[in-house]
Amino acid sequence: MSGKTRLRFAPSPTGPLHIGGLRTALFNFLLAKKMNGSLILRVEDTDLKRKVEGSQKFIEDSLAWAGIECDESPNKPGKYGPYNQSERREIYQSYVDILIEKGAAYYAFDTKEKLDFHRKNHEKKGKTFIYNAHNRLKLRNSLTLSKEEVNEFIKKGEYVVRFKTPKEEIITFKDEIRGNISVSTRDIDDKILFKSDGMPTYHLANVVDDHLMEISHVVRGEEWLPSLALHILLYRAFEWKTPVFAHLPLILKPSGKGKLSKRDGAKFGFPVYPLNWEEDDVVYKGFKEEGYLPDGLNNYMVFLGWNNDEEKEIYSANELVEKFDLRGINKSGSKFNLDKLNWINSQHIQTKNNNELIDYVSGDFNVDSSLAEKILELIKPRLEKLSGLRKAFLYLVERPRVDNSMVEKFSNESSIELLDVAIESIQNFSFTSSSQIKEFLSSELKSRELAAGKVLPVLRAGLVGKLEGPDLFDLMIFLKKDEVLSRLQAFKDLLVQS
RNA sequence: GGCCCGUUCGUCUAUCGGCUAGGACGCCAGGUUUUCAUCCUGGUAAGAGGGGUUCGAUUCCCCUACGGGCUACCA
Repeated sequence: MSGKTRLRFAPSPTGPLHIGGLRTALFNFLLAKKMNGSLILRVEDTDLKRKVEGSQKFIEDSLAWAGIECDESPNKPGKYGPYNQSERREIYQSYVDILIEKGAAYYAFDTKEKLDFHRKNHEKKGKTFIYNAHNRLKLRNSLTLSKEEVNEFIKKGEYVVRFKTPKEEIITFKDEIRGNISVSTRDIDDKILFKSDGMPTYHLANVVDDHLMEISHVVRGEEWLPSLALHILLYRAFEWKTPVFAHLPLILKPSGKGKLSKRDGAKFGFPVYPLNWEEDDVVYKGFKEEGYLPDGLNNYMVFLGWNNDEEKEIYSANELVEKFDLRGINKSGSKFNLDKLNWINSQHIQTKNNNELIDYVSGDFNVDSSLAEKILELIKPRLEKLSGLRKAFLYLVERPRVDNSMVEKFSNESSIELLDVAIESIQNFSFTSSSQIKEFLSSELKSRELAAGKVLPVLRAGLVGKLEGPDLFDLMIFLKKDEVLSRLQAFKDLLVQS
């Protein structure tokens, strides 16, 4: 043991990484950085049947987008590889053998049907079927069958290896977040460690790899807490030192019940994946494509289940590393809240320099970068997300379709008169800067004893098509005199007609 | 059903026995900006319930309720 701090993120490539997983990765990353340690990406692909094409790449791309850098991974192997568990088959085999030699594990040959029968049967009686000390001697395994029979099964490869859970013992262990937890071995299954397809299950692979890769801190989702007792028992059987454990609370649905899942994105109108994911001709939206900044998303997710005592809530990536610690992690699950994410994202957008945002704008509007920069100047303070920009601010590049409500509101004599005055004034003025227009129009209106508060909304309606948008004078400079006049004229015609 | 974990405003959370329970998002109301957004100020709103322990419980213990997770030759 080098004694170095080493953390790992160990996803399973059974589909796209979702934000719960991304947050787990983030916590590991932050902790690794904070403690000057390493982050290892280990891909837990021991279930060949559930492997989904492209999901490993999706995981890697997602981490890269989020700025979560791994020091060792399948693509960047260190000396602890391979980093795909499917390539470590022989390693697990040898460790299973050790366990069997020690008498800490045994071969089992029960059929799936038989086990299912027992489970159902117990359930009917209101009991739970647990394969362990109280009944393992009544089942088909190397503890009950003759040596010949056992060898026969093994030769045919029709066997699994089960862990021999100690009888009647209270296992006490520590979770950094929750403190001491005790579980009776009476409630622990003789879990399968090695499957008949020659691959290990999670429990074995995980413990072996964490040990071999010298992982010092295991930080993972709360769904693993019930298995921790088994894992502790495994470490004990191997006579290995246990790492520090921390089980993260889960991210829950915004409403209703349960943890956040794949379909919730469509249901609640926000992404659940970092990046777009296509499956069966359906594209599940990603946070990236929906216009969230990695810094914004990370900032939000860190505070979903973690808190320092400070009132400040907006942190840069570097500040997060500096501030993060295990102690501030909460115990209970938290509901995903889009409003808060949007707010945090908007705060991050404001802190970015234009050149960091310009690509989003030019891409969305499909305009060159100099025009994009002007547009950005105009809309930046009101941005929550960096997507759907063209749609939301179409009037910047195209003549707006004026809302009927605007026509109704302003189709009266006084509004038309005001519009007339404005058009006439603007015609006689050369556009230079927004402050000059402001000054000019203001004195113009004053001399005619007209209230600016009355005039400006009419102009806005004419230029934007509705009563929202950027500062009116900035907008005029952006649109330029000819366009301003023609929009106002068109609006006036519309009002006169109706 | 069994086992494990949890429970403070609608949501995310602060409080390590002394609380007029603080902050943020959202919402509402005012203000600044002669327009919009930003921004500023204020308001709204919480300790699941019942027992203990204690001079004193949101904080510690127990029970109940509720929520979450696990209960596969899935991770």
